[in-house]
Amino acid sequence: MLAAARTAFAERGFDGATIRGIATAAGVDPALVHHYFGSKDKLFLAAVEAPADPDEVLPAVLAAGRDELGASAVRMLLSLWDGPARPAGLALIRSAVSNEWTAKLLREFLVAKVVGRVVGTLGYSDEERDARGALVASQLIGLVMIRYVLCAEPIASASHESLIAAIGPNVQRYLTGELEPPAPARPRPHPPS
Amino acid sequence: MLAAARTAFAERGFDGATIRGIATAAGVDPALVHHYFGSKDKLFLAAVEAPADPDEVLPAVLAAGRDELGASAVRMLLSLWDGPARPAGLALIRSAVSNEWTAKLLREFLVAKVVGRVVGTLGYSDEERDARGALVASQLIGLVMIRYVLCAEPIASASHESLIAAIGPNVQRYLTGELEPPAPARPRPHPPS
DNA sequence: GTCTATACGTGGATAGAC
DNA sequence: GTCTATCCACGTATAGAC
Repeated sequence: MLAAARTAFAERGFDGATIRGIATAAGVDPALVHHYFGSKDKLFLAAVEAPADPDEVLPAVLAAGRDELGASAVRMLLSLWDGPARPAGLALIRSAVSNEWTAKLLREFLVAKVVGRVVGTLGYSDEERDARGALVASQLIGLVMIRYVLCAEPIASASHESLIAAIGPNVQRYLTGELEPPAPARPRPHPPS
Repeated sequence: MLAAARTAFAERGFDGATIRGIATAAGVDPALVHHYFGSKDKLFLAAVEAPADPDEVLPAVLAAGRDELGASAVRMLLSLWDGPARPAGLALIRSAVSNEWTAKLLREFLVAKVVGRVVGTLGYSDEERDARGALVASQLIGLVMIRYVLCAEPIASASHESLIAAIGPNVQRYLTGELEPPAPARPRPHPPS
């Protein structure tokens, strides 16, 4: 049941998936879905929140040394997305793009619970942590978009090792490289005085 | 009319936008839309193909020296997306995520007409050109996702200069840096013989 | 508890009056 | 040419029989 919902949300996004379709895919009656979950929103939350617990995988990422964090993050992302977490991840992304409240869900999950926590171990100021975290997120989401959403070659079929070797160093630069703080706001054109 | 369609597709994606909504936003009758464009598909094509001519902007990107190509690409992307091309871009992305034929549209437009042509000037083999192009695309799409779709701070409000400084070098590495060719296929586990 | 029937809204698309 | 009226399919959600 939840598996069918996850699959449907992953393939068509929140707005595109239908309760009727999910119910028939699961071999049950559409009315049962409402009986169990109450609404489409709650069904989505139940389908997506189950397999997305960062506490289970973050320690493995952080176990890498400071200079291997980038490669470690890419490796974890690939092993999750090429494992059982892909439907939930696709459901989140496909839904977030056209639906405001799922976008908020993804944004907060991603920034606060995942990337922020990884960058948070590096001892930066809050501003720099958020800036570096957003840069890391941009590369990782881009990888997900190309490999799993748009399915553009050769990245869609590339091996984990080759992607880690190609992308890991770039993520590493965002994490620990020297870079001017990506100004949170416009570099004030003319200071107050 | 086309502007209203672009805006609607940009905000809600292909599936989410409605002909009725576009028509009322444009102050015309819904039936007129069908009369002029024939179908929703053709309306979408007309709305996004207009302002998406790569031939107009690519020369400016390529005018940069080989070592400034990364920064130049990021600069052009930002100036397009913070300019009049944003609605068309958002319409393409929002639609491509949940709609197969628009996904194909975006994939081919992006890989063949944009990134591929930039990397194509660098004199790599076809395989390496495609691999580097896909890596570049992953970073650029990720930037678009974070800044314009998810609107995550601080990237959403960051200045062009700071983003070019932060992301340009990473794109540059994908373009001209030393990296093993991201293997187009799985590194053959056991060759034919 | 499970499902049939249905209310109620909203799509895209079309026919035909003016 | 423009728009009213309408067809038909499909969405969420609910009421109520069994």
